[in-house]
Amino acid sequence: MTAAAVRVLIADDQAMVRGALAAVLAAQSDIDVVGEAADGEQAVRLTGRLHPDLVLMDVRMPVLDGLQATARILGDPRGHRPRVLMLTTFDLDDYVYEALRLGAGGFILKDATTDDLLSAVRIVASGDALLAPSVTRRLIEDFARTRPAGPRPSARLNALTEREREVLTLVARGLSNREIAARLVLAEQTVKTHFGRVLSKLDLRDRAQAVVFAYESALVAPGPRA
Amino acid sequence: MTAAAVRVLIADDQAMVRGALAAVLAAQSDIDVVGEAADGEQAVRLTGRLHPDLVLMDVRMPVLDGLQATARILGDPRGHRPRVLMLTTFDLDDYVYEALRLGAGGFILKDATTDDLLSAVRIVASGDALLAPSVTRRLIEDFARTRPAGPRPSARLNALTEREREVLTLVARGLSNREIAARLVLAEQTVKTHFGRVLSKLDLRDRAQAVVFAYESALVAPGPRA
DNA sequence: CCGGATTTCGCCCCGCCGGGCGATGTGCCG
DNA sequence: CGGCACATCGCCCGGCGGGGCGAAATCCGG
Repeated sequence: MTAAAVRVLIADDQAMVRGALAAVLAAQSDIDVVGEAADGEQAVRLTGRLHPDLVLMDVRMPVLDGLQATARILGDPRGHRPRVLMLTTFDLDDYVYEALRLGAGGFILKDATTDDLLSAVRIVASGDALLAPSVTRRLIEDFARTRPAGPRPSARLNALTEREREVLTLVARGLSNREIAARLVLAEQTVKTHFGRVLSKLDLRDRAQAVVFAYESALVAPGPRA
Repeated sequence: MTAAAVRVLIADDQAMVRGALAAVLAAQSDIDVVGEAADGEQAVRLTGRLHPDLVLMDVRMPVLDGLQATARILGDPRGHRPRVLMLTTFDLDDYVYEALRLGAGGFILKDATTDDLLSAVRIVASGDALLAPSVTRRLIEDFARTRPAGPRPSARLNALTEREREVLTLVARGLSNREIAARLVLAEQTVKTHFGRVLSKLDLRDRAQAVVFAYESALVAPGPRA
């Protein structure tokens, strides 16, 4: 499955670094360096023209920094969306989080070895993600902090029958009993019975608390919606 | 900086796998294999006795699986807390998330190369974290989904006055109008007025939908609360 | 100093919600 | 076959929630 070589665009303001990266990458048979940019604006422009598979993007650059450039590139819905591998000297939290929000596929430090860089390029180009270990660590800590327990409220969720969970899920979407009845093809009274049991089993008072419970127990999760 | 060798405990129910891992790790000068466990219970017991620096833990094991064993080991507040590197054949979401919640430092697939394994052991032992690329990818996606924008505050939230936001926040915690009035030292009618405006401004029908909105707009977030 | 925004509160109305009690049918298990 | 859990629906009712209408008091900016 020797596919075509990965087309890479290098964006770094330091010519020496840029040269070194280009040399290392170009030496690989499965990697083609299709262009180099000295600032974020050039990176955006060249991405639009060369449509590389991956942009190796330094965070700190003049004119337009790596984050803004990434935002422009990945934020354009009609354009070509390459993978972006962020490159930085320090692993500052804000940069990491912002880059991840923007959709960057990876984040590696400049003190990484040549082998690390090459494997990072290949991995990110393939659609997977790669972070520097110390970065991953913070991401995990944050993850663990955000989603503390596992079987905490879930345990109580198991006390519900399938139908009851189904009703609760719809309640958690903001539907009224009548709307739920219509959607499930049931009598409104039946929905009330099911939901009444839900409130009783979970020791909740009203639907507002039920919605809270649904979110807290991850039965439903926040996400981009209308 | 040649510190003492990393003391590793191997936990895997398949003797052959266990042997292979032990052989690979023991061949390294900076790694000592101090023990082997064939199931989760043994892993917990041996960890308490040998206090290794790192436990290489298979997810699927008899008696007590890797997740439960990890929970026991890391959940014990008084005991010794080693790093835990999870090992699995498949990268199932549930396993990953649960392991991360429990505090596992890393997660690698059994199809990783020997070099990957060794670097994973060294990285996790040093306190950093490491995940298989495909796992990292999902973690990032989840992260991006949970924390959508940077300057998040839903535009519509800005249409609310300070007091209205305050009331909405309490509604989103499951409080009734009466309870909110008591907490804010107001008449119940006042709370109804404020909340009525909230529903009107945000084009919502009832408090259930308001709770949904609060979570979706990140006015409140899922997490541990009193 | 006047007008708009905000906060506060009262009264009335009625619809939906939540709870209690009962009933029927179905499938499963010992 | 006799329970048991689950799903389905009905009736009744008290209360909280949501909406309309009005009205003070405060603050702030033009």
